[in-house]
Amino acid sequence: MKAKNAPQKYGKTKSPTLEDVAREAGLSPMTVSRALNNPHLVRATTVEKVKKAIAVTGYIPNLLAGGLASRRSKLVAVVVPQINNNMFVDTVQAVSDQLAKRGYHMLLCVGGYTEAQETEIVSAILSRRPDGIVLTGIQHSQQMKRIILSSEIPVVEIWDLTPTPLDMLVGFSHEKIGNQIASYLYEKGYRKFGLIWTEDQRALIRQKGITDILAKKQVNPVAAVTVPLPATLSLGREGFCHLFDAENSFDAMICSSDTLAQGAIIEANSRGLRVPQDIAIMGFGDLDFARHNIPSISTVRIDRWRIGIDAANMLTDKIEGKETNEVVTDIGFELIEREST
Amino acid sequence: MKAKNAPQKYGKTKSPTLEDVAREAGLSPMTVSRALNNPHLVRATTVEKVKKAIAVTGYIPNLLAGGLASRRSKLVAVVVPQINNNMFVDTVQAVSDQLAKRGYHMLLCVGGYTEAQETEIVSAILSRRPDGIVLTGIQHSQQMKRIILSSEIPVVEIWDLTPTPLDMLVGFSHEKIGNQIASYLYEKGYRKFGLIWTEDQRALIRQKGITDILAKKQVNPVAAVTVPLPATLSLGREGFCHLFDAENSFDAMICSSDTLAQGAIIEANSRGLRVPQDIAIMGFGDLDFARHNIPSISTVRIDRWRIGIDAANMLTDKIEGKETNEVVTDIGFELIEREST
DNA sequence: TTGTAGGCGTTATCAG
DNA sequence: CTGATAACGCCTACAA
Repeated sequence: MKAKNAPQKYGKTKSPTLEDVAREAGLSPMTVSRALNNPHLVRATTVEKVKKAIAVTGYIPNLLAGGLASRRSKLVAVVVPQINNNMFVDTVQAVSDQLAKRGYHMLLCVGGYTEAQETEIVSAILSRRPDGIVLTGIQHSQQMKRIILSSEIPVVEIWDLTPTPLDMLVGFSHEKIGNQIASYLYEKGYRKFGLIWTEDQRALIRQKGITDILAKKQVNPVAAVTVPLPATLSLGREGFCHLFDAENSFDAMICSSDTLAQGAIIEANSRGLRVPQDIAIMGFGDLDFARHNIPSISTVRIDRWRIGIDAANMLTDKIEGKETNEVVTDIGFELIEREST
Repeated sequence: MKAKNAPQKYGKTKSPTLEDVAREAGLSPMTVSRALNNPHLVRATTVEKVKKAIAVTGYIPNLLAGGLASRRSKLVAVVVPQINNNMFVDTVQAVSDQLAKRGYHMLLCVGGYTEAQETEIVSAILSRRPDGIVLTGIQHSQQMKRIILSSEIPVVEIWDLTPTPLDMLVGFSHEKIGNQIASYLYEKGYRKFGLIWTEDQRALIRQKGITDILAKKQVNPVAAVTVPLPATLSLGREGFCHLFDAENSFDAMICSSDTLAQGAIIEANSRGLRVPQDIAIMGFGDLDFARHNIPSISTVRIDRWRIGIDAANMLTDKIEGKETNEVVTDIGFELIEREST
């Protein structure tokens, strides 16, 4: 089949286009396009004809073509360091849900924790001409900032706080969280602290928030052990061992996530230590198991879902030209006292 | 600024195009395109010129235009029922990672558990002309099957097994898992079973696998309580209460996920029941905490990561025309005996 | 190895 | 309310 007079030059079976629908409906392609995107500009009976023709032809719009012509892709890119990390998953799902409601799709890019990786990913993303971008964190390379700003695409940074975002932001203060954790535990009478900590940027800021306060109180030096990402229960156990085997005078362990805390508690129990009588253990995130664990885990609650909803809404509002003045949203946090401290 | 003689008719600041790069490099747009996509067809010095011109102009390719012209979007769509469900997250991340390595992006669609929703989502997806699609599960509406097959896009179904997939498949047998769980617990001497179960399709097949075997063994009727999705620790506790308050003669509780099992264990403990001496509890998934929980949780391990890797590879292989004969991959499972049974 | 012509499927614009 | 025309930015096909 050399197909001398085939209608299409390359590609295989062509799927029906607007033109096919138009022919079927006895209208022009432009009218069909309107019936689809701005039905209120088209007579009701015409819209009906179009619907019928679409059913007959099995037409599926081509958003590549549509996006090229209209310069709107109805696509929002989301960059997160990881998703098999209970912290981010809820936010991502919330973004996805909310975007869907607004008629957008989510391009999800899992992007390592390094600036270099992020820059590369953002370039790749921009080649799809998304209408908006959600970035996790506020730490970006200069190059990336330049690229993203010159693209003039709305951006929301999430999960952190700064008075000077790239564009918009919805997050919370890791430093304040650190401060509050330290003050709380100090008030409760704990004096010898160990930290089981992951390495990501934001966790390090919380750590600084803690040590700053404790330094002021002039408590004993704070010992810290670093564990790799993603945080797991096993790493919590290991971290506990590492600290405790070197020095067993701790009266409180602070963990950079509930998962690590749960692991630390298990390890403490298995060593015959009572939590919190012999040693207090604190987490972060208020994941579902924190309140059910025995003992229940003191932690810090973040409204992960709301971050996603707000981010999606801020973005779509801006994309659609609705002027908003709230550029930075601090959703705050809540320290939750439970049995483990 | 009415811009009588503006070069572009609409839109704002235009980002540089292939033509701008070509002008800068003193070449034709086509040569620049080749230098980008098939450098081996272009003289090395020319490629250099192009690179320089790209740096100067700050050019970022437009994949909408490229995809429209070439009929290849370098985009793979993934449909999962939920992601804030520990089961799927690892698989999704694996797909994303592997696709990235192969030069593809992931369009992630979170798609409810119902057939109707899935059909709608798939239509929306197709309008982006993805090069491939990953679908969770094998249960699809007739309409959707028709749409997807006529689109002629490679598809991989995951997390389930059937001899007759839409196209390709990588998963495992939920029925066999059910069978094996039942046989295992029966051999261990348990006779009075309670099920704490979520409602999704695949879990129901596992349930059937269990009850089929137990029916053959003529054990007592199996009581089951249904909990909504997503499974949480709290629901595990509630489920346990529901069953146990109605009837306290159970010697084994089987849960449709480790999370529910963990909740059930907590509730059992809080009622002064010893696990497994007074009651055995079994989970599914082998999530990280299962082996660390006290008591550690007997469960079924699935290689969630591998499902993602394989799915991504099968898809990209087919997209790129590499002939493969493995259309259905059964990655199997492993029943893991721990303290809780 | 490079360039020219034309089309991919849709929408903005403006005229009827 | 509807239609004709010209982009949108890139790539296939073919020619040089």
